Amino acid sequence: MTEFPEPRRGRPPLSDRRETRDRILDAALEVFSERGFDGATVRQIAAKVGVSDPALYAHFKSKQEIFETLLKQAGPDLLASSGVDLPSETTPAEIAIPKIFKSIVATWSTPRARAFASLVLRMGPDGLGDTLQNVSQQLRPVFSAWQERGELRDDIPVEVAIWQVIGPLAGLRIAYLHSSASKADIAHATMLAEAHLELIATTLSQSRNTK
Amino acid sequence: MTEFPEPRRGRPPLSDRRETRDRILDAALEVFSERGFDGATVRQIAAKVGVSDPALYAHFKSKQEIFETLLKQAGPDLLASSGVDLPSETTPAEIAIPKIFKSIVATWSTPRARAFASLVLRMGPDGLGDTLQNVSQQLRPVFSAWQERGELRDDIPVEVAIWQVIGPLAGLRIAYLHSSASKADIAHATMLAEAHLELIATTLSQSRNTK
Amino acid sequence: MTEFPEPRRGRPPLSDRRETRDRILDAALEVFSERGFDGATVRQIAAKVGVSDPALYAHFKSKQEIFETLLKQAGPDLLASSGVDLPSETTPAEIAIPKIFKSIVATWSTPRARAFASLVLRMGPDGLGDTLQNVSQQLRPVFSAWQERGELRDDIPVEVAIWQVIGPLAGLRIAYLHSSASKADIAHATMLAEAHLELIATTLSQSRNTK
Amino acid sequence: MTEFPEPRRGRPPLSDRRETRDRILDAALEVFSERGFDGATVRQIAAKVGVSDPALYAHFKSKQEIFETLLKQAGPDLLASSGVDLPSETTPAEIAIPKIFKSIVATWSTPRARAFASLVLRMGPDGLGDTLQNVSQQLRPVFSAWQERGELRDDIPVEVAIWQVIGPLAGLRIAYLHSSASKADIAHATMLAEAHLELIATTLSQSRNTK
DNA sequence: TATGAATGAGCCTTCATTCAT
DNA sequence: GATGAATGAAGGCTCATTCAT
Repeated sequence: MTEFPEPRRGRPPLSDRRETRDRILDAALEVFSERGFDGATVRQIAAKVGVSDPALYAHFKSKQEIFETLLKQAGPDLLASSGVDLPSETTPAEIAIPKIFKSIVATWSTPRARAFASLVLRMGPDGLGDTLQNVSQQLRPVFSAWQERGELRDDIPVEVAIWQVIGPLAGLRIAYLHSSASKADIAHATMLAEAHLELIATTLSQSRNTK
Repeated sequence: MTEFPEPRRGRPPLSDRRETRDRILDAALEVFSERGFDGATVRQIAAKVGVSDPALYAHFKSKQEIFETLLKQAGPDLLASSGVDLPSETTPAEIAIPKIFKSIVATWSTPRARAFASLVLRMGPDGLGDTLQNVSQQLRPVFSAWQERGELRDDIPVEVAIWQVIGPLAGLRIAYLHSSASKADIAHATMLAEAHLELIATTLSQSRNTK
Repeated sequence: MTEFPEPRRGRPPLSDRRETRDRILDAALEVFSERGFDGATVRQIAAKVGVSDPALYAHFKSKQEIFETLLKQAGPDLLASSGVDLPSETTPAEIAIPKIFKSIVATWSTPRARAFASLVLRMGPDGLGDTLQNVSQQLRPVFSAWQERGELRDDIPVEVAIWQVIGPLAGLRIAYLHSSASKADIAHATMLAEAHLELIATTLSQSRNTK
Repeated sequence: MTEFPEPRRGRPPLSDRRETRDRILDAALEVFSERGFDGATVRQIAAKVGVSDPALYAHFKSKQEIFETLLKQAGPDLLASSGVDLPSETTPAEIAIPKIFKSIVATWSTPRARAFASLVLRMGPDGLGDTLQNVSQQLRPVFSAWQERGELRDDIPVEVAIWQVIGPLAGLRIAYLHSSASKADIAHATMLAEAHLELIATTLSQSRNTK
């Protein structure tokens, strides 16, 4: 009967600990995005997980910590974490712009991404400004490359060009792609986004000729 | 031995005029926009007004009612109440668009408007969607008139055209023109807005020639 | 134009002061009897009078004082103040008992008396005990006289005899003759009272023969 | 340098057993019966239990619920719950009446029963009327049986007979057997009750002969 | 005398968190 | 790791009362 508890090898089984922790985060994301930090209560989160509220404290130090963990998941770079690949700088702008941003919009449409949007929104305006600034920063090298290669009007500052593309999408995200968006909202937003992207792609690149 | 003037009971002398009710609303706007409805406390509002908290209840039935009164002030038509006149439908689009929207942006830059922006933001996403929808509705007749007169590309649906103009502004408002925006933020936003408007005005109207 | 404000002579006109004061007491009686002292609010009383609440303080020093004034009206001798004449000691018991006590019950049935009953009731048990004790005290000489004249069984202590008569009436008053009693309640109570009085009158006096 | 044992947070050790819930109810009974529902404060109850006031809310949803739980304990059938057995219908009236009702009075004299009496009293008159009506209802079959067996005067309606017995006891209970009754009060009440019962038992049954 | 506006005290309740189990 | 019971802090609101008018 000498069965040694063989030392675990390879991937450990999804321990309950890990599982519960994640379920807490999921529940918290839902609740926080629906009610904001102050409006949410620890009880609501615990209830959604199906445990009593002190249970949360075995996994997180405080409500605050749960919230911050969530934020860390969402950003700092909201783009990357959303699974969107930045375009390689060699793709031509006119093609890349609609393609990439369509993928962004698609990503933003997922329930989880919408929940995060609401979450950040609720935090007040600073979070949003930062997020946009950050995205803008990430896109800058790509747009610069395009401009240098003459695929982008050079009578417009890069920053403006980026905002031209990103601004309406941000508006869309905030207005339509949030946690409580209906299917119709999402469809509407997608439509607007696609129309916008086509138009803006032409506008930004076509002008080369014009000039 | 400074003597603190211990707060008097009864009715205050007629000095502090500037109807307390209004002072409460102002204070509430500040506090709500900074902390959101749940994060704000009646005590904070009262303190900012310089009265004790039960005093608020002589003017409003509840915290909720203060909040709703504020919202009623902000909307339903956020445009009109912000002191922006809709363009007469006879002004040519290419001129009207930058002009009017610049005035909108100017209005949005005022502290009060920025506070309202934060307020609505904090309310969660539904409020925002509604607001935008509403603005869009108000602009529709104007844009339609332009299109009929051939001053606006007719290969774009009105709705998309409106979003083209409004979308980035909305994004701007939310990202930069909020209650805690710095002067730099505001300047930045103004710059982006102006660049955007010029570009978009050209884009939307130039097509007349193209066609 | 020398019209001296002629010094008032005779009965002063029912000044508003006096009138309001009484209306306050009436309103207070109603409210206190329905909700008890703690449950009643100054606002409710003022509202019933049709004035604002600080107005009450022109007539009474405090809520407490209104209440106490009311109590002073009700008793100490609840019997007398209710307009019931004690029987002259010469009336034969067998006739006097039903007659007098019927008149008591009638008096107790008036709305005002019922309101007072509720009032005292709400005050907690001490008020009641005192009231009963007091009534008992007032009746003692009359009953003693009867007993001395041989119109009342002398095998029963006066006190017991008094309780015999008064006890059920007290119960009746408390259970049925209160401020929110329906007409049916009052009728029922009256019926029980009359049956009781007849029976007890016989019992208390007839025994003379028996003995 | 006495060190006050500052109240510990979390769960208390399993010493203080005697289910807190019950201790709350006991404390509440005391406080409510002394001050009435509106006069009592949650703080007072908690203090009497020896816990902080939020602790109550782990056991009851609200002050109201505590109160109602208490009432449910008291009634609906105040007789039965007081541990008094109704007389079997076969016991002769003349013997049963004093016996049973003496036991009722004894029960009513216990501190707990007296507290309940005060409680119901404080609730306003309706509660009392209902209670009496209820007791009356429970006694009806017994009295009817007696009357049918000729042990009770049949020239009196059952209801009146019952009231004859119960009325003075009710009065006694209310006037003397309440939470703040002194020993003397209780003795006095007991004396009156016994005298009353003897007399009434004779009166009600003696008629058999008369008839 | 009456009132609008305000206040201190305090009430019921909720919340995040802690402790013993 | 989870839970029932408890706690300090604080929150929204009501109340009796007061003061200037």
